Amino acid sequence: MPELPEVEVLCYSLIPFVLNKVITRIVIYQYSLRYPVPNNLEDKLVGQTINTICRIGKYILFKTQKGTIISHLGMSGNFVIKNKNHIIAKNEHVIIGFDNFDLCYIDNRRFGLILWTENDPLTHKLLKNVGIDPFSDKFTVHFLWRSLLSKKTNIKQFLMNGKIISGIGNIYANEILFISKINPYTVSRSIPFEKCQILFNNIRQILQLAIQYGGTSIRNYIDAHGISGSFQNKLKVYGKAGHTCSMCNMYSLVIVKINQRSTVYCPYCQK
DNA sequence: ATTGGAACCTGGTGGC
DNA sequence: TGCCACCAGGTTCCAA
Repeated sequence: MPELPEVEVLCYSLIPFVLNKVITRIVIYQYSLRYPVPNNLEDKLVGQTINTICRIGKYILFKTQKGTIISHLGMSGNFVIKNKNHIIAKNEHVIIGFDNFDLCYIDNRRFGLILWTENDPLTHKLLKNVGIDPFSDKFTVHFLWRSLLSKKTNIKQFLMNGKIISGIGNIYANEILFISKINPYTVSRSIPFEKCQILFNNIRQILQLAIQYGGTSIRNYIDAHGISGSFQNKLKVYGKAGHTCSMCNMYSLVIVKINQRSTVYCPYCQK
């Protein structure tokens, strides 16, 4: 479910529920996520107030006075607000309980994680290598240009490399390359500066638009209010292999695997 | 130092 | 209906 736009929308939708609220209970049904859920979470969190909620790359951080919950949704994770005494869903692994509601972490594939740190979260092993956020002031055309020159991999993998730019996953990498008219196999360092400028603008544009539409909801993604995003209706290539390209109205969109991820593109438009 | 591939999981879908 | 292969919004780890 989660690339930058989905995580951003979820994060934002959680704020009115959990910000400045006191955690009253912790229930862990499944410790085995990408990393084990800390078994002292209850001791650490009950009585604590959530002071800040923020997104770093695809991570969501919940800060309290004593420390920070570091979470990541993996491929299928989600946080959902439920009534107290709700029926426990399958794959509901962790409940962070508040006075009047429960914040539930649900994740069928268990590639996500919930961890706790009492140090500066930015120094945490998982966060210290998170790349530049596309909406940060530090993300500039020149940063992108220098990064492109430093890599010999294909541009698709470059965009999905969260250690360079954080937040772009498979869906948006496909969409960004399509509107930028860049072939996904193109070697990063061979991209000319003019294309780099186009790419730069499109990265922000696509992600911004996806956020405005509430993210992309295929399969099961919903925000904390239970609302689905609608950017799936705006997708031009992802999930559209075999359809006629919307740019040239001539060639069929082709699907290939690049670094084990489905990649859809127009061989005519994306040279 | 880089990079491609396997691994971690569950659940849904389509073909036979 | 059942079984099986394959697919899925991500990331880390290991071997070449």
